[in-house]
Amino acid sequence: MTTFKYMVDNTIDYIMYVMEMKKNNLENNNEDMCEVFNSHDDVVDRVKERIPDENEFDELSEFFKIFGNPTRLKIISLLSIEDLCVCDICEALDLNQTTVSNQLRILRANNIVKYQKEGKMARYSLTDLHIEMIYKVGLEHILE
Amino acid sequence: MTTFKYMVDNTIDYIMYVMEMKKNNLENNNEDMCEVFNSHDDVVDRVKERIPDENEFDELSEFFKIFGNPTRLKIISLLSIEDLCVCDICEALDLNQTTVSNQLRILRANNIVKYQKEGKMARYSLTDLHIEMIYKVGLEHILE
DNA sequence: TTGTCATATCATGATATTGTGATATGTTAA
DNA sequence: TTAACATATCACAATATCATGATATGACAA
Repeated sequence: MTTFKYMVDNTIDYIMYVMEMKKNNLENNNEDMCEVFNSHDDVVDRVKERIPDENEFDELSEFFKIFGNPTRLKIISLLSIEDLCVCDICEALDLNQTTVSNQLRILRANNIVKYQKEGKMARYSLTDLHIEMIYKVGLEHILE
Repeated sequence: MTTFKYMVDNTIDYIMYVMEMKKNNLENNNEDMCEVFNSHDDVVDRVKERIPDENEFDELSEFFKIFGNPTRLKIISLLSIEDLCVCDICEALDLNQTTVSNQLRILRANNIVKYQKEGKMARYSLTDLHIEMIYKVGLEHILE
């Protein structure tokens, strides 16, 4: 539950922060506009300071790459409803076992799902709520 | 501002819903467990009903694929700080113009950035807050 | 006009990712 | 043991994606 609590707090904090930022932006939009947009060097320097470094972009893109495949998304979608074993995933999605197993390996390697052995079965679940959030916000975006 | 308001309401609603769900799950975990996990056909049927259909997974995976490239993520990261023209993006990221322009085309085609012509310049910005949210939650996940 | 600057498009070789058949591992039951 | 089942790994042909050089477009200034 700690991960979940942490996640919620952070997300709400973030939303609040963005709301604040956007509001300020709307208020003093007009006078800032010209000054800011004319000196490109300033803009570039200012913005460069605030972005993460190279490695983090590489890591993050590897992470998002995982969401860029329909089979993996289907698995994520299923696991966001309920924890499932491999054979149930195969059946629910009508996919062959090799395909599912392969994609689960990729999902595991990228810390998106975890699993628990129960006899000869393996029960898979999502690692944490970030995954569910990202999936859900993405879905919200394309349905808009 | 309507998009933003809509987004925030939805996200918070979703977080509340998940909190509720998880809590209920914890409460009657033990008696449900066996019943649910033994009849796999039930599980499969139940879960199949609740997932989106084929096309939506394809569309969603195309959308997420865009986040799976460090150059595009860098651009998204920049634009989450401030709207920028193409040459500023090139300079801030030390990338050649063709690369940036190509990636902007992909971002545009996938409704992730929008732009506004100002003379011979094009000022780019993120389409909406979903993009910022997904980027931010992803970053939070890998930094955990 | 003509030149220059900001940006966009096209074509392409190098590289990465996909689903799947063949096969291996590991667990339970007979 | 042996067989059956659930899952994992390996290898590979088909396909997709990347960054970039060459080139085009379109706006402004001279």
